[in-house]
Amino acid sequence: MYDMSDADARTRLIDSTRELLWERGYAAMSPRAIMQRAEVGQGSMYHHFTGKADLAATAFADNAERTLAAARRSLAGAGSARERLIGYLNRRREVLRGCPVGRMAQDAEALDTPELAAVLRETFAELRGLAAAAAAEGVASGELPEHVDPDELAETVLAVVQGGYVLARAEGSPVPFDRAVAGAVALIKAASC
Amino acid sequence: MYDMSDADARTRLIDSTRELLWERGYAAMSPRAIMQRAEVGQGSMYHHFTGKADLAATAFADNAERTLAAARRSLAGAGSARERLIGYLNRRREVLRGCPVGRMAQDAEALDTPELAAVLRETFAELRGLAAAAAAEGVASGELPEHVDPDELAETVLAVVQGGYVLARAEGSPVPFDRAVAGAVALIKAASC
DNA sequence: GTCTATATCTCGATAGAC
DNA sequence: GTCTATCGAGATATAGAC
Repeated sequence: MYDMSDADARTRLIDSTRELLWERGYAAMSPRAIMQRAEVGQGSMYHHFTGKADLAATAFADNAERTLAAARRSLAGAGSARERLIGYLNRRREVLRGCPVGRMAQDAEALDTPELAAVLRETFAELRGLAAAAAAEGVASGELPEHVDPDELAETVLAVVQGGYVLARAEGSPVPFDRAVAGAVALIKAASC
Repeated sequence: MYDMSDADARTRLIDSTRELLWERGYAAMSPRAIMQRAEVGQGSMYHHFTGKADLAATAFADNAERTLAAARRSLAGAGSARERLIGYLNRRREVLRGCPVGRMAQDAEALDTPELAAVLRETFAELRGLAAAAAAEGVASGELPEHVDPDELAETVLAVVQGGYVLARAEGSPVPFDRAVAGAVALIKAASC
């Protein structure tokens, strides 16, 4: 867990909210739990933020930006386009924690909170764009077969990752995630024959 | 929505809990909401069930069995093995409602409730078995390439579906689901060249 | 089987002192 | 900036009458 001992109250509040949003989601995260984890009193919390929704929006944007940064390193980094897509699939992940972004899509209260829903939509839109650009580049360069639709392949890659998280958490083991990714990589390689 | 008007109290309680588990998950579902939707009083509810966990376990097992029944129709129904896998991917779904089974994997409180976690694990185990059997049959018959690992392909297919739900809900549109599935079907067909 | 009353917590926030 | 007190509402039951 992130060490908050040296940070100021506002930073500790954001960090503990980031963790709780990831672990429990928005609806199941209480201000009380945030304050306890941040070791911050109630007065302090309502001084820095107007309430739970405000704090969650700030923390979720932070989580989303970190997720995007990691994805950019894979999908817009070095290597051929096909290698980057496969690298994104194979990237090391804390599988059993799930995806801090995708998690919110399962939280009805989060989807009903406009600021959270907006961040969710925009984050996946950028992710989709990164993957689609790599796929399009792969088709253009001949690494991927001509008849592949880049947008479809990109969405499939994102879905395998998001679904892998779900299957792994259901099982209590990272094995389903790894198996799903291995299957997707095998299909991509076989399709390029 | 399911019409409960003619059912007895116990049935109405189970049906409204099934819906609420699907819509809101376990942690965010209150006994109060269950009773209101079922049009049943508190005394009745605590007469038929020991509490929220008991009722949720019954209702979730019901949801899981319905999901499995639908999957069996695709994966263990008529047609060639490859057609059945593609048929499972293409099956009509209420995409924006999400998967009533996969939903629970994102709910920390549900995972911490042994009876719910057990149903979740067992349901995906059976789904995995159905998909893997179809994949193995496809490889044996030559419909799918020899080098395909049936367990990996099966897991990828499940992940595309589960991830498709996540992406669709994040976007508020079924389009990402359909695109992810289309990409997966295209890959399976291309790999069989 | 179902009803109403009651109990104890927690939620999410506001108020005002320091 | 942070503290403590307080609030009305809802969560999750239990008790006992009918």
